[in-house]
Amino acid sequence: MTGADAQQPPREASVDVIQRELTAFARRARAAAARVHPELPLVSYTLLAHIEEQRGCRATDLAAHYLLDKSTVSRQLAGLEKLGFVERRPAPDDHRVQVLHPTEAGAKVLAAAQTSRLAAYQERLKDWSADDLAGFAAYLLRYNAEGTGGLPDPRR
Amino acid sequence: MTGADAQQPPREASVDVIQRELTAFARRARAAAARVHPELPLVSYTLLAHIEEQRGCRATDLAAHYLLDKSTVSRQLAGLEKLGFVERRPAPDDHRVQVLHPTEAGAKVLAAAQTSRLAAYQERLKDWSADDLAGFAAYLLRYNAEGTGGLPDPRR
DNA sequence: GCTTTCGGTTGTATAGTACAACGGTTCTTT
DNA sequence: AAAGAACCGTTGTACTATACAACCGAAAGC
Repeated sequence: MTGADAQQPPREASVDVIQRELTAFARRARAAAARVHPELPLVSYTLLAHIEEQRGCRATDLAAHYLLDKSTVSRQLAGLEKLGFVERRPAPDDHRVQVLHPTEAGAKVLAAAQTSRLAAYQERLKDWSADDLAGFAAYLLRYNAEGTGGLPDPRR
Repeated sequence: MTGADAQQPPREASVDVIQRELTAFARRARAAAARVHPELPLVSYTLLAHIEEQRGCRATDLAAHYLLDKSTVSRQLAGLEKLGFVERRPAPDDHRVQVLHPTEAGAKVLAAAQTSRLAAYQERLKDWSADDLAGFAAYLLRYNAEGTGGLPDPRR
């Protein structure tokens, strides 16, 4: 776009764009997600996905991983449980913690949501080359990893 | 799967990462923004910035640009006005519309917020090369541009 | 003129979130 | 072992952001 020379935008401009575009995305993601799956709101979806991936994780793990308050997680889980998508089993060795598991219904709904959500993204990104997709994904990972402020986040 | 370009993650994996990481970001952005500038919440900030850039824009323009409901914009503007950051002047030629202008105070607060917000991002991205910053910004722009679903969006 | 359309506000509802206070559990320290 | 600290989760409260629908006033079309 700017020719072959290193006529790059200055750092400030790039940073500004990143900030703005990420923010714009944030707004849309939720609305879109809500539209696609009114039954499984965005955050619940995310948590449910995590629960399935990390079998037997605890509420505190979720809070730490997503930088959410434990009360938020608690309520999200309450919602998921009410919908019958997760089970909370007390851990035998430590009576404080609850081990989380997706139920049958939860796994099913999650799979459906993942499929259609992925389809939406695929559609949106269909013109991207595999190279660009990989590059974009790598940037995002790097960004978010650094953003955790040095939290070890052992589960990923 | 395809095996042809073996060392690259398959499209699905990249897309999945993008979806997940963008979502993760979305959550954090607001919290971070709220922390940095409790006086000027994220959305208000965004709208105020737009108002300043596009001198004399209308509420409907903002709604269209950010894919927000007009009621949302209306309330945001009410808030900004209450804080003394924007003025709404009735357009002389069309008594339905209000032309929006930042006040002195609004411009000042906006500048301050921009500075510190930018600083936060700069800090976060300080280890990135200018190349990577530009690349990341370009990906985001491309993603969001395609995401508007073909809306012409004449103002950008 | 009457009706439709447009710009904006207000009523109502919901998701998502935080912070603070609390109630049990487990671990540490003396 | 008793006392206290640290930890896990819930609940009360409050606030932002958002949508949808119903509405009002102004402008445009027939």
